[in-house]
Amino acid sequence: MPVTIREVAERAGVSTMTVSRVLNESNRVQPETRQKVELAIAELGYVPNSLARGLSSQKTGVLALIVPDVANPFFTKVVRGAENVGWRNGYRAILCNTENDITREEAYLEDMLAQRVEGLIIAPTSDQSRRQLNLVAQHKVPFVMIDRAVEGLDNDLVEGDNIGGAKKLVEHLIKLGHRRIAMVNGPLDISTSRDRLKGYCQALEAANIAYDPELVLQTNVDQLGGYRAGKQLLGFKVRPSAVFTVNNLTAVGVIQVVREAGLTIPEDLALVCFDDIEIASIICPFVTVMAQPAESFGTIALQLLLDRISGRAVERRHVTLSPELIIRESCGVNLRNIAGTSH
Amino acid sequence: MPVTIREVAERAGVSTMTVSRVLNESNRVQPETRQKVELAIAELGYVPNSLARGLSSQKTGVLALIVPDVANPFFTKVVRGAENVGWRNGYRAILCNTENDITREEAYLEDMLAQRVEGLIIAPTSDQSRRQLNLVAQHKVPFVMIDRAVEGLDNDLVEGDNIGGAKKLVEHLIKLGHRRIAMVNGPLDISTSRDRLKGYCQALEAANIAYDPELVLQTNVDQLGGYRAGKQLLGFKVRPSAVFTVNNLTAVGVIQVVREAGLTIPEDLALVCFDDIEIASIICPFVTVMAQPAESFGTIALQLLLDRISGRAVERRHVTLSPELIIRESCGVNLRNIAGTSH
DNA sequence: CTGTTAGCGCTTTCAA
DNA sequence: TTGAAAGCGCTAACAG
Repeated sequence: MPVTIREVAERAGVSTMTVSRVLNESNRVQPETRQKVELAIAELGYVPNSLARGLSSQKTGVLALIVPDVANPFFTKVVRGAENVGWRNGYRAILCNTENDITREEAYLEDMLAQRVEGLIIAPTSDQSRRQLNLVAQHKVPFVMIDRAVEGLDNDLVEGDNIGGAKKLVEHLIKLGHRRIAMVNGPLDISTSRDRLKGYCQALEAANIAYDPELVLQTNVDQLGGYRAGKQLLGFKVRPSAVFTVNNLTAVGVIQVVREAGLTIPEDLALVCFDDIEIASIICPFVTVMAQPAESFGTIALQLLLDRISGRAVERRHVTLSPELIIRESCGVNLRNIAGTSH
Repeated sequence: MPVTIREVAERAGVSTMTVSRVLNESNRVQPETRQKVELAIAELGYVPNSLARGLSSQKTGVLALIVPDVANPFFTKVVRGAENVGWRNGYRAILCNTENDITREEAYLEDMLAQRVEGLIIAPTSDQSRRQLNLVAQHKVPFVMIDRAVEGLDNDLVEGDNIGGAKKLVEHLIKLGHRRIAMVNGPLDISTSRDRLKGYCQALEAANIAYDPELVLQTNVDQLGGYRAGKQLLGFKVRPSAVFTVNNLTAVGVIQVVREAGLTIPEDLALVCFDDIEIASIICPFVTVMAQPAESFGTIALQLLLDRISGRAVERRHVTLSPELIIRESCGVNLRNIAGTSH
């Protein structure tokens, strides 16, 4: 049994209320009294029970960060940004990794409600998250969505310019001469998949390239998903000359397949993707990407959340962050002959 | 104000205890009664308050995972492994990112005690973690150390074979003809730094190469640390022909410097490091590494922790996991001329 | 199988 | 500036 406030009080010869006041930095305590209490706390190694504290005060000082994949460098940076801002404002953050699994997300969400977190930031797995997020709203727990919007949910949102970013990426490929351009997309119940597909289509249309549904593959937004889509891609009768993947991890999967097939990027297949591939790009600056300011996603979202918690915010806020095109080698920028090739 | 157990009880026409029994899966409830209660719960959207639950039952079902850097792929995988095992056993995990900062670690540790977590897994920032971990032990909260040992602390530990791994890595360089081999090491109050240095020394000694203290640089175990050390390295009058870096992130920093200097790996400087560089190695399998089974670190540590929590374990357990040498290009395996070069 | 009572450790509210 | 009483929402322990 850990030390309780009562034992501290007895040792210091005061009431529990006085100890409580010392703990909560109330200045309505005489310096000498405070000293006695602090001594007792130190001697007993007392650590206040935050369950009791939260139960009694209805405040936990805890926020939740819910992301689909901590292993994705994009989310890792988001988390870092959010956590730092939270920390500076006296909040602790519980990090929940849903692994893109709606069941797990729902369980975490309910868990966080049960833990009485004061607010949460979530990159939802998909539009399916709506139901559980409505429950969160119903419980009056403020939340900010990040990276992915959820259809039918009008809460605070921080996202990237997915349509514009995708469009520029594909335009870049077109400018280099590519015309048969595939897209490895994610499930369409994820807003980023929908929007990046839109950008892809807009770029094609602007260049008068007919949209070919066969060239748009749908898969999971992780490395394995990319790997599988890549297999399909290489199996095409007339192989595309370039591919745009919906994010960094799917790009890695595609690259893996291409390498295993003994083919070369960009000679056999040019490739561009959304989101940077951090560390890899330092070791070999190879993949042309549309990089997003991930850390800002986190810091801004957390700021919005704090505003909500404190009741400062009133209407819904929607922040769109611009991505940046980083041209490297994988798009075949230095190549002459990039016509579609058959095999 | 959220719905409480009392309101559910009233609506269902039973006592709070019956509701509690339904919540806790006790089968000592008649099916019909259970149905009434479940209906009431659903209708009211009731979510039990886990603060109250934890306070009353002295069990929170929460574990803490404390790591120095979630952005490091090694720890990301550790976390994933641990979290999955925890989840399967009905535990939720709070992930704490200390950013290699002892102050932050101490704050988190105290926080976790306050939250009454049932146990924790920690990759300590350094030997300085001892003080606060003693506090944890004093509070009878079981913990398992991971990756890094803390001097003077005899708790459960899951670590890699750092001496052996480092030795093999350096032996490999020696086998390729390198004799002037630098090491970019971390602070010596981190056990992995000490052990990997030992392995480095043993390899040199076995090959009758004199130990040159000037060749061993000390820096932070992140990318920036590697970057700084790399600068120093390139400034040497007689540049080493190869370098062994203490981990993956420092390697990335060194590679960055070398590239910026217009030099080439392994021609101008061969490089090997501890820990794999996951994603990068798929895109371009370049760096020769001593890869560790990161996910197993997490799963095993969590298993040990569960044993402790349930009181199954008695004596201290120390698990050592073997790393695996993955030979790629950065060590200059295919090169002929690798003598030390001056510039 | 169900209910009553007491209390987990703290803070709120009110009083001195 | 300090303290006493009450209660936050739940469950342990007992009783029926």
